[in-house]
This record gives sequence, C-alpha cells and structure tokens, in this order.
Amino acid sequence: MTNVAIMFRRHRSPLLRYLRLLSSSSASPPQTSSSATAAKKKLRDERDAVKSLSLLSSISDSDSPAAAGRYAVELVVKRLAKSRNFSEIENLIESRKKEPMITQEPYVVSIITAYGYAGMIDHAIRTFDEMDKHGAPRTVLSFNALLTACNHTGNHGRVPELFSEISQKHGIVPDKISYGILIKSLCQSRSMEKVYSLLKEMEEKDVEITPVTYTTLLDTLYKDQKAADAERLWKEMESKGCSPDVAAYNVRIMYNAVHSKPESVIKLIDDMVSAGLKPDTISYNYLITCYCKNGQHEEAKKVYRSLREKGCYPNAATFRNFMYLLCKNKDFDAGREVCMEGIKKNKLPDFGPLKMLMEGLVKNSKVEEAKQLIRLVRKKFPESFLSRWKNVEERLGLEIEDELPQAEAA
DNA sequence: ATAGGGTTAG
Repeated sequence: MTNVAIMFRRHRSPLLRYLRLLSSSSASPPQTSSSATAAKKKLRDERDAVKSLSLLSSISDSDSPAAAGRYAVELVVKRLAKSRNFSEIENLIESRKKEPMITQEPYVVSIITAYGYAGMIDHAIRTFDEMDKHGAPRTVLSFNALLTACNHTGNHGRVPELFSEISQKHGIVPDKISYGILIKSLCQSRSMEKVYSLLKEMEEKDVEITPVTYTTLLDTLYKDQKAADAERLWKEMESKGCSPDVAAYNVRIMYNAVHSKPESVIKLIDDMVSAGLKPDTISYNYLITCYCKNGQHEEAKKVYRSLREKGCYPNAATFRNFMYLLCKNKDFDAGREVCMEGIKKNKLPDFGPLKMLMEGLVKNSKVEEAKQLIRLVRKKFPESFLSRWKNVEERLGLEIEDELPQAEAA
C-alpha cells in the first residue's frame, strides 16, 4: 500500500505510474509477482472488456486489491463502459471502497473519477456523499473531482447548481481549478453570456484565470468560428502575464490547420519554439494534416519522418490520419508503409481506412504488398475485427492459402 | 493532480 502511495506521488502521468507498477514487484510476494506482472502486461494489449476485468482480478487477488493501481482500474472501467457492462463496473469500484485507503481523500477522488469515466454520475455523487461515513476529509479536491465527473458524463448542466450548493453545504471554498471546471461546463452548455459574467466575478474575487481556463475558452471560441474573439482573448491572456503553453498553442494551430495555410501553422510552431516551448505530437499532427489538405503531401512526409528527431513520437492519430490522407491522395505505397508502422506499434487503424488502403493496393496491382499487410493484420487485430474483415479479403480475391510463399505466381 | 488542447469519420 505504501509503495503504491509513493508511486502515485512521484509520477504525474497515469501511464508512467502504471508502467512503474508493471515493473515493480516489491508490492507483492516474490512467488506471485512474476505472474502478476505478466497479467498486467497482458492487460495493456487486451481489448475485450470482460477479459480485461479477469486479468485485473488476477492482479488484485495475488496481493492487495489496491495494488492493481489506479491507471489499470481506469483502463478496465473505460473498456467495461464501452461495452455497457455497468454492473461489473459497480462491483469492481464498490469492492475498492473496502480498502483501508478509503479514508484518504485522493483515493476517494480516484473512485469518483472512475465513475465519471464510466458515465455513472449518480454513483459518483453517492461516493462524494458517503465520504463522512468513510472517514475521509472532504475538501476542494473531491469537490473538483465531482464537478469534473459531471462534465465528463454529459451532466455539465448540473455543474453551476452543484457548485454553489455543495460549496455552501460543506463550507468548501472553490479554487481557481473549481472555477476552471465551472467555465468548462458553461462552455459545454454554450452559455457564453454566463462565462463572461463569471470571468468578471473571478476578477473581483481575485481568482486566477489560468492557462488551462484560457485554453478552454479559446477552444470554444475557435470551434464556434469566432476566430476574432479568440485572437482578442489571446492578446488579453498575454497582456495579463499569462503565458500560453503547448496546449494553448495547439488550439490555435488546430483552427489554422483547417482554415489557413501551412505557412500559418509553421509560423505558430516557430512562435512556440521562440517562446521556449516544445511543439508536441499533436502540433505536428496538425501540420501534417494541413500540408495534406493543401496538396503538399511530400512536405507532410518530411514532417512525419522527422518526428523522432524532433523528440516526438507518432501516436495512434498520427498513423491513422496520415494513412487516410495518403490513401485519399491515391498514394497507396506510402499509405501502406504508414499503416504497417502503426500496426507494428499496436496502433491499429479503423476498418474503413484499412479497407480503402487494401482496395487501392489491389487496384494498382500491388497484390503481394496487400497480402503482406493482411498477414500483419491477422496477427495483430482482435477476432471481432477479423471476422468482419474476412469479407473484404474475399471480395478482393485475397484469400491466402496458409503460408505458401508463391501465391502470386499462380 | 482534482481542470484545458487530439482522439469523430473519412
């Protein structure tokens, strides 16, 4: 338990925390640690929700249930929610309330957050209400977690009401993060008038508008095509001494990638570097997309190939989007390369784009390449995908007779 | 570390 607590404190990223848990065996007795570690590794690649759950149980049973780790639990909860298996989610999360750590607020926060991921807002609220019973202190931390769960579950309409009710009832003083969550909820409700009066109220109460809050606002304005308002807000942010960070820049890049030319995106990326910021994979994904939308696919390829030397790693969106855009440009060779690189890293493309790629390869008489890709697909994709995929192979006449090397010659 | 940016489908 202490090991887990220390790991939580030391690692900010949930993924890092989880990886740390994977590599750590000190939390469990030597005999079970290797099998538990193997189970955790399997958990990452398992796509079936119910199988994930039993993998998680096998981790938990081998030592204390708390050792399963927050990231692992959230991963499984998200999968169960996707397959609408809410009773299993309830079992899983409620069993975690029996842990001694339930008296610690951050642990309760993790439970409220998990119910938020599952879309189970009533369970999240009940967990918050039960905190006295569990002997956990109730501060702005769990207050914020509950409001966030509302935003994540489509209950943003309830946030303004809960904000005032709960803070009064429990004597919680909302902080700058609470206000950021409230603003997010108003943005989701598109209540921009209320946003502006709230910003005024924050100024009067001397509550800081953080870069995160500004980013929420910028994102909403750009998505509503109010670019002029967004630019004004950007200047206001800078004039108030609030320096935009990578996420704030990416919101601007996102808009410019769609509505402007690659030069504007390049300019923003240069601005980021001048400001001492490091553009990330999201920034470059937009640059790639922008180049492709403007017919400059060769430039896009250069960006894709130079990602690693820029210290960025392509993510699932990189592979998926670029593959799609290349295929749309009928560059099926490049599309195939990007696709295969992604699959090898377990970043699997969607059904539609993969079908488009395969059809393009066959149409261009790249049958051997198509078959090579199919072998990789069969190795990496889950059974549910492959049963659907079989039709595509058949329709394209790409049945592969076991492992005969010279299928093409015939 | 409880908030923001991608992640849709095509």
